[in-house]
Amino acid sequence: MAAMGPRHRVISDAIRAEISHGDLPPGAHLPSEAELGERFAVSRTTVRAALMSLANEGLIASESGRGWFVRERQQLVYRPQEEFRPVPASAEMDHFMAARTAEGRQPSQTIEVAIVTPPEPVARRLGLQEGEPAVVRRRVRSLDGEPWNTNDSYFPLSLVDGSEIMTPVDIARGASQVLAELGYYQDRALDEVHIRMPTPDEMRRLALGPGTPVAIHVVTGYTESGQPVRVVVNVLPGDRHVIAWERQRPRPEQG
Amino acid sequence: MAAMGPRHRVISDAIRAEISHGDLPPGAHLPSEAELGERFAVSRTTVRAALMSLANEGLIASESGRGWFVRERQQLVYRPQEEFRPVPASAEMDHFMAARTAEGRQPSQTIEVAIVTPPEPVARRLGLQEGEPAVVRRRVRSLDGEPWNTNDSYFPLSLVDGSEIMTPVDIARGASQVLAELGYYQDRALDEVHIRMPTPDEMRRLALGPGTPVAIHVVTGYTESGQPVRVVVNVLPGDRHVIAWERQRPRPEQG
DNA sequence: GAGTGGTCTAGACCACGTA
DNA sequence: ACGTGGTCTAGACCACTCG
Repeated sequence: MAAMGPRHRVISDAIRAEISHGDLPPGAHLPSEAELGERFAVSRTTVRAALMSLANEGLIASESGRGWFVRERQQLVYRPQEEFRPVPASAEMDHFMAARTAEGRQPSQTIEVAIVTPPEPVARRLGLQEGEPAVVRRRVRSLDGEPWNTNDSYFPLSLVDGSEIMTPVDIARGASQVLAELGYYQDRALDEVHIRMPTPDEMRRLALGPGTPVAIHVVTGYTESGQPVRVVVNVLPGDRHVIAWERQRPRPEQG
Repeated sequence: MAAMGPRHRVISDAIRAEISHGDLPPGAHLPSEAELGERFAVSRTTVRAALMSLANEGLIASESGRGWFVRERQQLVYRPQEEFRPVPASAEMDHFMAARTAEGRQPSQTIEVAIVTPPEPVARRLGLQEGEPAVVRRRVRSLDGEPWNTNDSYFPLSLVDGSEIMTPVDIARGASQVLAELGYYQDRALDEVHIRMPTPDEMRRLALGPGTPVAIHVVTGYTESGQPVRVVVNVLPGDRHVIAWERQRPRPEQG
C-alpha cells in the first residue's frame, strides 16, 4: 500500500489519475460534488478541497450551476523573434495577426493609447527619471473573439510626442519603422521571460481561469548608441502558448 | 464604493494590497488566522479561503506550526543558448554550474542514468517507435543545498549504448562532444518553452510551494541530415528563474 | 423546481514548532 | 503547554443553469 495522507489528497490523486489515463478526457463533465462525497464517503467540504487543488493545477475548472469540467488546452506557437522585426508581414496586420490568420483563426485586436507613468520595471528599463511620462500602446489580441494575449509597448514620451505612435490605430508600417524615421533605429534588443501567476488585473483582462500561469515576455529595444527606446511587455497565458525558436550550427570558437 | 464581492475576496484583496504597498515586505509574518478572523469578523474557514487564494497566486506560503509568510523570490538568469554549446566552459562543470559559481553561489548536482521508455512527448521528438528504449541522464541542480532546476537529457539507446553517456558521472567534455565522436554531430536545435503548473512529482523533486508555476524548456537536437539525437527537458521553477537572451541588428531583408 | 457550484458558519481534533 | 496551521464535519443559504 502507498502512504495515503489526508483524504482530500486521496481524492485529488484519484481524479488526477483518471484524467491522465484518459478516463476523463478534456471537456469531460466530472461527477457532482455530492456524488463524489458519497463515492469517497467524505463531506462536501473535503470534496471541494480536492477539486480546488486540481483547479489550481490547471486540470479542471467549474462553471457555476453547471459543474466541473476537465480543461482543454489549445496552444499556439509564439515566436519571440517575430515580435521584433522592423517591417511587419503585411500593411494591415502585424506578425501575430498575420500568422494566426494563416492558421484559419479569426484574429482581432483592440488598441488603446495612453500617456502614463510606467510601472517601475518598465521605467527602469527605459532609463526614465522618477515620474517621467511614457506613451503606452496597449493591445489585447483575440482569436475567434476570445482574448488570447496582451501586448503593451512603452516609449519615452520625449521621443515620440506628436508622432503616429500616439494614434490608437494599427500602424501599417510598424512602430519600429516610425521610431527609425524619428531617428531611433533599434539596433539590438534584450529579451526576458518571467514565469508567474497572473495578477487579478491580468486574470480579468485575459479571462483566465484559476491555475493558469502566464509568461511575461519583455523586450527592451536599444539604438546603436545603447539608448533604450522601447519596452514591449507581452502577457502570454500558459495554456494558450508555446514559445518556440530554432538554432543553427553552434560554433565552438564562439564564446 | 467599489463592489465588494464575497468576504474572502475582500480579505485577500486587503492583504494583497498590504503586500504590494510594502506594508508586508518579503519574509514578513502575517497575523494568525484567528487574529485575521477577529479583524475581519469572519470565521476561520473564510480567512483560510482568502489565504489559500493568495498562496495559489504565489504571494504567501505557510509553514506548519509557525504561520503564514510573505514569499521572497530570488531569481537567477537562465540563458537558453548556454544549454546547447558543444564545449562546456570548464572540464569539471557545465555552463549552469560554472555560471552560478561565478556568482558566488555553491552549486551541486546529482546525476542519475537510466534506460527507460520515454514519455510520449519525448519519444515523438526523438522519432522513437512505440516502446523503443532511450537513455536518460537525470540531473537535479542545487544551489547552496536547495534544489534549483532539473535537466533530463534523453538519447536513443541505439545511438549511445556502451558509451560514456551511460555513466552516471559528469562528462567533462560535454555530452554533445561524445555524441559527435559517435558520429552524431548536432547541427541544429528546436527550442520550446511550455508554461504550466508543476505535477505533484515535479513539486516533490524541486521542493516547490503552491502557486509556483514552471517553465519547461525542451531542446531537440538534430544532425545535419535531420535525425533527432537528443532531447533535453529542463524544468525551471518560475520563482527562481528569468529566461533571457539578446538579439542583434535585425536585418529587414531576412524572411 | 431541481440540481449545480459558491459562500459561510461553529466547532472539533490533529500534527507541528517553539519556548 | 501553548499557539500555529492542517484536516474534517454537518448544515445552511445563495446564485446560477437547465429543463
